[in-house]
Amino acid sequence: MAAGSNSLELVVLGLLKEQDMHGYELKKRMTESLGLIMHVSWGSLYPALARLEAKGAVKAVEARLAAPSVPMTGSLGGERAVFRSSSDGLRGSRNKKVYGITDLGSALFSEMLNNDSEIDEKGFAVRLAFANHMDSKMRLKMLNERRDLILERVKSSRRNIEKKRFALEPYVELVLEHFRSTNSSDLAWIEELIAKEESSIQNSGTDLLVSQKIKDSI
Amino acid sequence: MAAGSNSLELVVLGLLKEQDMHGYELKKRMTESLGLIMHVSWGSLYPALARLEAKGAVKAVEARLAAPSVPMTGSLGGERAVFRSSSDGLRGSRNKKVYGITDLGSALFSEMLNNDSEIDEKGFAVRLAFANHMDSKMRLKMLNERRDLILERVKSSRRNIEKKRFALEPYVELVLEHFRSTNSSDLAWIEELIAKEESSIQNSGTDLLVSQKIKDSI
DNA sequence: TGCCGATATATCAGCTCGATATAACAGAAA
DNA sequence: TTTCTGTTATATCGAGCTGATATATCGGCA
Repeated sequence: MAAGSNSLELVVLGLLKEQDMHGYELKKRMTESLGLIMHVSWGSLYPALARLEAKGAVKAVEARLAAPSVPMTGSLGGERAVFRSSSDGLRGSRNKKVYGITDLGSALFSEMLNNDSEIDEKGFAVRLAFANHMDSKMRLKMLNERRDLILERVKSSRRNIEKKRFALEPYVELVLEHFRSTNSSDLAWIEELIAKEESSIQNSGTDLLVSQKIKDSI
Repeated sequence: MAAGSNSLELVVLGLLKEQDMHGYELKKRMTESLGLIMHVSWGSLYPALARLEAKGAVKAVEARLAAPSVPMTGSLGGERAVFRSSSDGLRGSRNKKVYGITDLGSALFSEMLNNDSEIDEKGFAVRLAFANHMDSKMRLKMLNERRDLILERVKSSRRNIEKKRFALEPYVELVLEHFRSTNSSDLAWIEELIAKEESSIQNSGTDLLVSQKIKDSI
């Protein structure tokens, strides 16, 4: 019922905030620009869109007529085909269904972005990727929560290992050591971000990374 | 039907190879020693055990009578209670069901460990954690596959970003940069492991990390 | 004695993955 | 022209995972 920490819906809304898109385009965009961060399958993308549509967060809109997908040749047949077999009047050529974000969807996006916590690795990365839609205070809060979580995780692991009621197999120790090292550099990175964020708050309220144009839509 | 890359079953079998355990104990052990690497919930652990039991890879055994869970006080009531309400004769005190690995389970473990590929981050870490049950050649193969996969992923991301048919939001670039850096250190780590493995193969067939005792059970 | 926290198993709805099916269309080849 | 192949596009399925919750049992303690 509650939003939960659904990073997929967050990403979909975040991308639709930039531009109307259909499912295939969304997935392409995700794997192209966020491919290192997350991965999405058809089996979760289309149900997610259906969910968001049912909630009223997105709605089908008329297909954009501008440059469908690198047409190369200028045959204008596409434009005519857009309004072909439209049972609902909104299916474009190739049966495309283009989605746009609604005001409710925008509100939901902000809510998920700002109010979700207890998020995992992927959820954090996704939230941070859209952090230009937060204000400085919120970014700082998120970064601090993440720092504490990693810190606690590493400490807990160290505590458990040092109890050593069992013999660790040699490769387990190898892997753990690497994970600890990864966590350390994650930690250093986050603390760097926190420092930047704090200094940018002190130097008047101007954000370093957020342009004024985007800021007003927070 | 085929094994697929089920890292949970692999871990369960790997841990049961060391010692008979019941579900609760398995989870505790996992979060304590492998907590940084993976996480398991009740909703997946018990069904996994049931699956493995159905396959004949594990089977319920008599509860071990030695030190149930740090008893502290030497009240010997526990031992008597072990054979209490046994509808199947194998339920210990507190309704415990202790599992042991079968020969078939051992074979399945080796099969999953050696034949799975196309595995994700977590799957790789888990496999590596049990790499002392592989031979040098297999370890090398796994490490090489992983290196190629990461390499390809990073290159693919770079290719897609450089096409830049869309403007990346500032924080997305920030996150991507960090992920690339993480991938780089993962890569360096893996190449280090490969180098070690190769040199250990050259220096006669002796493995550096695998003790002779474990080796014979490969 | 009653209460609390740890032990122990189990189940549920909702979500995700990987695979697969289906179809429209574009461009090249035949 | 027709056929063939690859890309675009949506949809669905089984099976597995997660977080939450339910239900007991037992040890220690006041």
